[in-house]
Amino acid sequence: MAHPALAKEEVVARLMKVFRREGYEGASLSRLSEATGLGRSSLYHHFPRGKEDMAAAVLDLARARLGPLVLEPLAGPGPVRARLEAMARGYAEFYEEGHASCLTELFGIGTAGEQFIPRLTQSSDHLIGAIATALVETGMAEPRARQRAEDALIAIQGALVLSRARNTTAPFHRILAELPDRLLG
Amino acid sequence: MAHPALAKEEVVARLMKVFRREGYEGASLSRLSEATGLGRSSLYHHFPRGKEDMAAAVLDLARARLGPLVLEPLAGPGPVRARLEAMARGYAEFYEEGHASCLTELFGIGTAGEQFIPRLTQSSDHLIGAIATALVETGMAEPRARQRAEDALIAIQGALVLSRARNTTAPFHRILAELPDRLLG
DNA sequence: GTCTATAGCTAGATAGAC
DNA sequence: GTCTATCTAGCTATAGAC
Repeated sequence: MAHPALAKEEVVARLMKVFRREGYEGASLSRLSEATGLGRSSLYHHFPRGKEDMAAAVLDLARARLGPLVLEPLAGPGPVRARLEAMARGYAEFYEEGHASCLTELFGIGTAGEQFIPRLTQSSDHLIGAIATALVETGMAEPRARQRAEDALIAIQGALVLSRARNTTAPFHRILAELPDRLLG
Repeated sequence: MAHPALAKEEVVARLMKVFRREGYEGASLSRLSEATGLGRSSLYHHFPRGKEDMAAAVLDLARARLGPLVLEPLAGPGPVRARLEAMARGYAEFYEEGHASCLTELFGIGTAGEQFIPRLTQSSDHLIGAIATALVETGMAEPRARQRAEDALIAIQGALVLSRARNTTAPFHRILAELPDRLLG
């Protein structure tokens, strides 16, 4: 049959799982093939430049997921504090309650990861912009809002790192719980 | 000649450079051999279990460097604020002014990195303990001191991550500059 | 669009001479 | 302690049938 075994989005979701578990360098075509149920050649049919293209698709999917989980709650109606709390819940879900690594760790490490830096920059731009916009709504001055937004990303990513180093998700959950207060000052 | 071409510490320092540039998975024996000037077999003579042992030696060297750069300034005499400033300078040097990745990113990613988690846990334990001890000296309650110390590590590691994602060391330097004030409240 | 088969290479690791 | 030479396994990637 010439029919797709899986919807492309489902394929990419399965690739994401492998990259999250193994990192970009550690994810081998064998594992990626096994996880998707697609043979090597089928993977190359969908992703002509191989692992590179698969990683790019995974980063695109990550960005797509951050929309409903983080960006939309931030932009949506309601009081700013409630929106920041919704954002924190979105982050918790996106990072699998603190068990996942942040994307920069997975894709931005080493010379092989340099090609993905522009995508990571773009994602952090969007997130910082969205948080800052919400803070400005409360009357906060733009520069301070942007700095606090940057601090939020720093705290989230740092908490993920420490959570892995210490084998507990406690730092991640603590930081998320504190996030609205930290942002609103 | 049966003489060492390089002192072992110099060999490990060169290995560290490669691991910092490529990450654990990305660092190949070819690169490690090239960087040290030692053939594959010589590397296996010094590190019988190969890359695994090299990484362990690099993590030991990192810990040794954190002593004089971070732990000793924290413990040493003088007012606590001055010691925290010295610690921040030590961190800046250790992380090459923000151009290096944090060790958890380099060695803690993926299934291959799991074996190094205990070492990373131990390092973070020491650092949190040392910072908290300094804060307690100022009269701060122990639990708050430990939490602030944890926040400091989170901020430093998060800033390193964001600095790489955004291709600028500005977040890293900003966080270090703010560190004493954040810790002392 | 998927498969089997395999090319071609580089990885990590070892043997044994000096 | 270092070297040259080499092994095996795994890797990414491709060819071509269905």
